[in-house]
Amino acid sequence: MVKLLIADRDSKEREGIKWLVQAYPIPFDQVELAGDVEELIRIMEQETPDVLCIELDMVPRDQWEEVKKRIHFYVRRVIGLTAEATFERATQAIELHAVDLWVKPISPDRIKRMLNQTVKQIAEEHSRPMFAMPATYTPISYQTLFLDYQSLGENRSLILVQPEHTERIPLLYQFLQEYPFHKQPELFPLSDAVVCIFPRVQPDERKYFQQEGHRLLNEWAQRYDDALTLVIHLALDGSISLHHKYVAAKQALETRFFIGHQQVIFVDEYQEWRRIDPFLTPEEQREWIQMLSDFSKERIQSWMHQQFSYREPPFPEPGLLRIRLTSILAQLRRFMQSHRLHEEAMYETHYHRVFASVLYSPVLFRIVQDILLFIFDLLEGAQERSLQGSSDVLEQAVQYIEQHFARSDLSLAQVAEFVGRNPTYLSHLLSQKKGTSFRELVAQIRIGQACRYLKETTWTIQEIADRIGIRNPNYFSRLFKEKMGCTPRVFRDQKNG
DNA sequence: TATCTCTGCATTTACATGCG
DNA sequence: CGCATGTAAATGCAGAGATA
Repeated sequence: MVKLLIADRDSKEREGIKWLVQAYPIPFDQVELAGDVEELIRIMEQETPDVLCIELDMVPRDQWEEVKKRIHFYVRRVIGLTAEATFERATQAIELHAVDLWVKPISPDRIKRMLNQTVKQIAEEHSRPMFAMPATYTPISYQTLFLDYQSLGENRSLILVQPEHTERIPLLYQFLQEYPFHKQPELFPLSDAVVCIFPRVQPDERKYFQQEGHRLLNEWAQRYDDALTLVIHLALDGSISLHHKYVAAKQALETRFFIGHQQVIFVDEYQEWRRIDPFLTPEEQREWIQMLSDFSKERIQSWMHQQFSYREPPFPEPGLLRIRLTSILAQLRRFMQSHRLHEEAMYETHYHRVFASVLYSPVLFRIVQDILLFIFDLLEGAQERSLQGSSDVLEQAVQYIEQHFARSDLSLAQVAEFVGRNPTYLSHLLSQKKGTSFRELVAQIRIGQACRYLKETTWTIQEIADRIGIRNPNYFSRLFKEKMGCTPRVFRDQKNG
């Protein structure tokens, strides 16, 4: 199936060549005609003609680059046509890699000869195996990709191409099959990516793939309005097996978590992950409680951006980072509960959506964005609720206590004032609804925090007493023993011993 | 020996509770 | 929701034991 497209503004000229092709035995299976640039582009995209005869004068200067790019992409052979035998036209023909330039009026003989020759060449290309490899290469297959066969991947570069949406793999595969690489790769479609294996390029391999990679990204983005990520493993060291290249590429692909889609990643520039402590420290937890109860969008936003913008490798391990993000979600969950937002389906669904994003989204800044939007949503919802006066007094009180337990002068009166109730009434509520008195509650929270300090710090018992809001260290010891069954010292020794 | 930790006891004060 | 009142918590001081 060989297709010809004739693009000429003059309809007589178009019809004339078409007639010639059909009247003489020039073996085109299909002949299309285009009268202007729009039509030319549309037919190229739909039909991907093998041969294009194009009147160079029809393309306006400002569209030339655009048209040229598409011709390179869709068409295998170009023949230029022009009424004016100028230097500019000749240059254009060269830019298109035209096999011939016809100056009007054109002799039918030349047309026949040139078209015949071109069709013959194309037929030969077709009859050869699609990706003919030099005989020196050992045939490669899925086995060499997935199993560690020695010496099979030598001299080959590997590109792992992953689209943003995996359902586009078949489309991507087809795209890559038709894509005009300078050197044709062998293609291995996988469930979430396509692996391209290239013969070795010399001398400047990195630069070559850099250019080829960006060209590929742009073409795909332009055609399908979608982003790809490319991971390139250069041939470089001939001792690395194809399998290892593939595994390394998969690992380097994770870098996308930090730098986003539409990127070309070189495996040899990839660095090991940095280990981080994924959990929020008690101070950070308190900071979150504070920011949320202050409804401070600005502080939350800058906290998130400061915490989660990584520009330079080494990047922290994505898995640990996800855990850290879920710790933040836990704070949000509490906030939802204390403002009764979890009772509303809307917030509940949103919460689960964000949770899924934290677990599975391939790009960090999207997760951060999702979380921030969710927080803003929650803050607005909570504000609305508190205006309606429906937020839970008790939860508010508990939160207030959790934030201020470190102050030794924390009193029932302060908390009552904060939630806008009479101290006596609040005391009532606490013992009725929570089954515990104000003093008891504060003590629980303080001792809980003390346990953490005893385990995690080397602070003296006096200092800890002070930090949890108990001025008298003697009393702290006694209280601790009463609640925990042993004195603070013994507790610390047991945990650290 | 100085410092830290824990216990006992007296005193003050903040809280829990019953009732209007 | 708030007042009055008995009660329990918190404090301060003294001193003993543990630890470096």
